[in-house]
Amino acid sequence: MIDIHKLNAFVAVVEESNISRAAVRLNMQQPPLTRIIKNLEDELDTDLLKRLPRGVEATEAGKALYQEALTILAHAQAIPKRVQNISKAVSIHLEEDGSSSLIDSIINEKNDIVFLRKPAPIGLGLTSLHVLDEPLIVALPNNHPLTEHPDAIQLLDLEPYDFVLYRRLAGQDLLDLVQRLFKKPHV
Amino acid sequence: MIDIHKLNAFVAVVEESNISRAAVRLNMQQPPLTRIIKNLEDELDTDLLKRLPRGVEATEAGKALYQEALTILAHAQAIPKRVQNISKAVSIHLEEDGSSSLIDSIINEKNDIVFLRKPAPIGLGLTSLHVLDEPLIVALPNNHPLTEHPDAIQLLDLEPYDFVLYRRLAGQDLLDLVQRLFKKPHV
DNA sequence: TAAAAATACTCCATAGGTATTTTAT
DNA sequence: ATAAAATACCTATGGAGTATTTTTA
Repeated sequence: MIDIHKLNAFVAVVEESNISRAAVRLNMQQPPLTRIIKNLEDELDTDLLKRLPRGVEATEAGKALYQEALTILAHAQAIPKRVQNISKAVSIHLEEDGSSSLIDSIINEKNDIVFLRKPAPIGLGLTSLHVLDEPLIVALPNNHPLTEHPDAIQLLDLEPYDFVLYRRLAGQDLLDLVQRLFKKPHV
Repeated sequence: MIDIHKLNAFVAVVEESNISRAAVRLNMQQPPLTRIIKNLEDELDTDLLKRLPRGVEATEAGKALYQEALTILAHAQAIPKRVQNISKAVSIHLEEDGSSSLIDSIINEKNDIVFLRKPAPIGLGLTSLHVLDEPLIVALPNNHPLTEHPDAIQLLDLEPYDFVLYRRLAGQDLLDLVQRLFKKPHV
């Protein structure tokens, strides 16, 4: 059976049009990469590359394989996040802290989501979404699933995720507010 | 990166709910299969199976991986035919012969398509499609792409494939007929 | 003829096998 | 007590590296 390692190698070769350059990109030497390609050609019983004096060029069959490979590689690369989102996003966790250390906790992947009061020192690699007219925002990584629908986000959407609460609201206990919004928080 | 070999092993384990039985199905021993699963769990940093006294059961994360794996494996398994259909179906070949040896040539994968006159001795593993009101039919393997639209088939659809011509029409040269239908046949 | 691919060899990592122990009800 | 998974240890296949030759416009 075709394996992903070989597909990845083939993609690099097609994109570089040059086995030696592709080898550099893959952090390996040219001869083993040449063998991987030959292996694919043997396995598929088909010429995948035209050998030219200054590199290589995909045949029609090679172009078809290239497209298939891109699809499969995209799927395969998405697997870890998909699987982990299921097993990891199960507990709600309430803590209070200052903005800076809360943002650090996102960067360090200690938490998935934190609540901050505007204006907040959101920086590179982080996205903030408006949640309430209360001075309360959510900071989460750019690639977090919830960033797909930034306008439709509701507090209840956050229930499956760990988050960190930013201080108490002046004159009102935000912990209590969130505990009312989420029926069964694990504080 | 996740590799297909491991995904295939994991699928077998989930479907058998039992590592030992899955090992039999995969023609290998139980310990290396156990290690492959452990490998996946380490790589994904997630428990994929619940260990029970009489076998195993996929966790939620395991079920998610199982679905992803099925998709990827289906793609991967389809690759050889897709690639080969492109590189192999490029020449048209005209020959004349008797029905039996023509059908043998399909079974032996020497030809992709043959023309026969009705009634023809089409048997197991072969499909016949009506092409013309002339006593001329096409015989091709059941899994051939063209069987997907048996009613819409046109002679020109056959141009990309090798085929074998069945005798000459009485009173008319079928070779000439086909040569007129296909602009540039390679006889 | 010059850049890049293919070959010949060597070595090592890791996937797989065998024998045995541990686990869970 | 029993079936199945995990562990320990060994073996071997094949994937990767180095040095060199061959190919192609």
